[in-house]
Amino acid sequence: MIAQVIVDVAAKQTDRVFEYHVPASLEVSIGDRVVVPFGRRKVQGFIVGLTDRTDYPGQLKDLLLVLDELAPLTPELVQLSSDLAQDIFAYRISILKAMLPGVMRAGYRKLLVPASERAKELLMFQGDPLEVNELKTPKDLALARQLLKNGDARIEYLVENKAKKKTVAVYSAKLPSAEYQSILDGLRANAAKQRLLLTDLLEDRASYPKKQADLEKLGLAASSLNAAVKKGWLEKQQAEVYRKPQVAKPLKNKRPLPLNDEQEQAYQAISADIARKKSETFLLEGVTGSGKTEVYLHAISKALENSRNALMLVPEISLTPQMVKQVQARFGDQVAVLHSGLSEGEKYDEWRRIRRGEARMVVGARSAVFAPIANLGLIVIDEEHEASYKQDSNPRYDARKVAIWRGKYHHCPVVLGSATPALGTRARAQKGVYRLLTLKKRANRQPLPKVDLVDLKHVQFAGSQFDLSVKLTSAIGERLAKKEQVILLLNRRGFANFMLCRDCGFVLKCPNCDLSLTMHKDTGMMQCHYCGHAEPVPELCPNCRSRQIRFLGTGTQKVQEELAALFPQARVLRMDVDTTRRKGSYEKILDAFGNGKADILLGTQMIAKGLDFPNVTLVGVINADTGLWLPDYNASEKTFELLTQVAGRAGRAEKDGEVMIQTYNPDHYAISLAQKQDYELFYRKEMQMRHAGNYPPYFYTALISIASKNEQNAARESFKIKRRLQAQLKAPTIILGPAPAAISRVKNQYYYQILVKYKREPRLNALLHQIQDDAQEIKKYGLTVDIDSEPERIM
DNA sequence: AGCACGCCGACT
DNA sequence: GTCGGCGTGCTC
Repeated sequence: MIAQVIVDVAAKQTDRVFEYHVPASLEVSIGDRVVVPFGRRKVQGFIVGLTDRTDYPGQLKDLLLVLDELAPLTPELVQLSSDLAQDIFAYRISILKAMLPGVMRAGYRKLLVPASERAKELLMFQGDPLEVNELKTPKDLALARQLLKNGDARIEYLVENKAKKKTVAVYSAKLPSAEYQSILDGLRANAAKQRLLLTDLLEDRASYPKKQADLEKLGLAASSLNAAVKKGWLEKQQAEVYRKPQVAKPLKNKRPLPLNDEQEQAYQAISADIARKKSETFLLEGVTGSGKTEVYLHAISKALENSRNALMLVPEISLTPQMVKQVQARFGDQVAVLHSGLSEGEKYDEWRRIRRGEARMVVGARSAVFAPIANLGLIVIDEEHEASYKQDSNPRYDARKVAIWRGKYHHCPVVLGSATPALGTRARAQKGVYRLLTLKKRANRQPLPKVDLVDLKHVQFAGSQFDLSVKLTSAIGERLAKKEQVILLLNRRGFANFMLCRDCGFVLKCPNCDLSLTMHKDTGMMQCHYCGHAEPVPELCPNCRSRQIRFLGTGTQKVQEELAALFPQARVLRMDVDTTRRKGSYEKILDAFGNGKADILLGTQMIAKGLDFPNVTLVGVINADTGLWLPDYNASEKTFELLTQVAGRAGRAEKDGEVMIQTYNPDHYAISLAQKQDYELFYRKEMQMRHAGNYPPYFYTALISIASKNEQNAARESFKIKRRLQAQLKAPTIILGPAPAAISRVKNQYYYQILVKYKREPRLNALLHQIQDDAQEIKKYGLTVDIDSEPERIM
């Protein structure tokens, strides 16, 4: 038998199958994680095929080891990895690794070990095994070389399996009950512990083999148990246990809520597909509070009733303990949870429960789309518009697309749910590619909060800065006086500084692209990140000749200082990437705020989604425009989305909520329609803009990023790639750039990018693969080429 | 990727 | 002479 293996070496030249002979002593199957010899080394790999003939002219090497008792990859996932590799310009091995929990990534060690009796005596070999890569001093290196040359030492390559199972001691009953009875009868009066154990063995024999921890709870210390083992009453063994993530206090079993007629209709449509095993993608579009979750949960129940399993994806940010508890209350132990809050061991164990078929439902963030769950009857993606469903580093997979692939594979429906669907998703629903289900009514019958726009062009500012209007600060003051809480959002995405005129609201835009220009301090130029257009930083407003121009880029820290000056008595919690970098700090801040330990929560968009604090009655958006003029074609969409989401954060309970959005552009459709919470109108308007600008969903996009330590090299290569594309592609395909990336230098790497917009280019995929292959050649000069199909961000 | 081979200049 | 710098090619 011959195994086809993808080896754990991420490089173009090794991105293919290598074949190995399977020794008779090993039992293998497709999807196995194995150790194979590779050149002089040993590496981990995955079996993606089994065959009995080969075209390889040389001598096949033997497979060395199979690492898991159950192949970690199902045939489905093996197939998926192959299809995906074509699609997203990633090495197959990177995709395979992304599919599995982190602990299944091998660790590699390279050891210097003695090879002769003589060498074993040497001082250097007396301690821990010597890591070759740790040998640093010239003396050590020379000695090692010497030993290797003389055959007194050799190098040993190790593949380390980090996937460890947790075991606990368990004790099983060794003797028949009658015998325990007779021992008990003959026991000394003061042998209390022995009596306790024997009584338990007689009365609760069914509970054996019993965990040590459970016996200790009865009052039996380890010493008593050891003694019992010595006497032959018990046998001690190790048993595997799962590291279960702690759920504080499980909610009481939550009954399904009755559905209203809209919900019922949506549910019926999905449920019919589950029953007849039809693969179809639904878009469930429902205003905030319309009860999408209840529809999901009903549909999941339906799948489970039909003896099929379910997968539900949610944004990492909404995988709060509350949400998990809610799902667990409904579905109990059948649920496995996968998210970044778990330890590596917990993730591995939850994953293993899924792989073994012990969990019938999976809830998780993006990477859970690869959960090895069999027999899927339903896939749900909540908040499907979230950009985080697309991984923004290699492998750049889109969980939504993967979910649809899996839906086809399993012949089951996929439900994409959102109050503000991604434009492309909504457009596909319009075209009938997806089926549109709408929920227009709020299930909780609460009115939507009142949303006020504060036009910053004609307003007084409180304090010394131009961040907080008098109107907003007085509203904050009122809420603080009533001991209610306030959320302040600083919609700052990225770092971009754009030019804004304080007098007329003019924003300096690119003449070719209708996108704002970004200030580059280093070059003193305003640049367009799409087409490369650049012009000097202006001193006067180009529109009204005013001197009152500003370059905006307000930070949360600055606002926090201002708040401290204006409300010295208020307790302000700041939440942004800087304050949440540490693990668990996110939850900590939210808990503190939820428990009333602060009055104001100030944060970036991470506070906009999914939070539910009943005492919050005012949500303020400090500047709605910061995201609006970002040099991204979807800036309006993201702004609308964010404002609509954040508006839903106010007045969650019986208290009335108020939302105040500060903006210089109250008439911009993304802002005025967010105020009205009118998604449908926004959709139509934005589609017109996309049509006019030749952007998605009217065009597909692919972004090619070229990076190099040397700016000239990056630029030169970019132009070469552009010429190559131009030669092969023709209208209506549009090639933009190359232009320096928004952050043109990161870690001393210069970035250039080219955007390809196309409608139909059957040869593009092959061409891009070729461009990437050829980049491997240039890699010597430290040049890398990265391709992102359908990028979420083009900055 | 990472390892070896091979060729060339510069040290004990 | 040998050591080690880096370019080149290969890994079943």
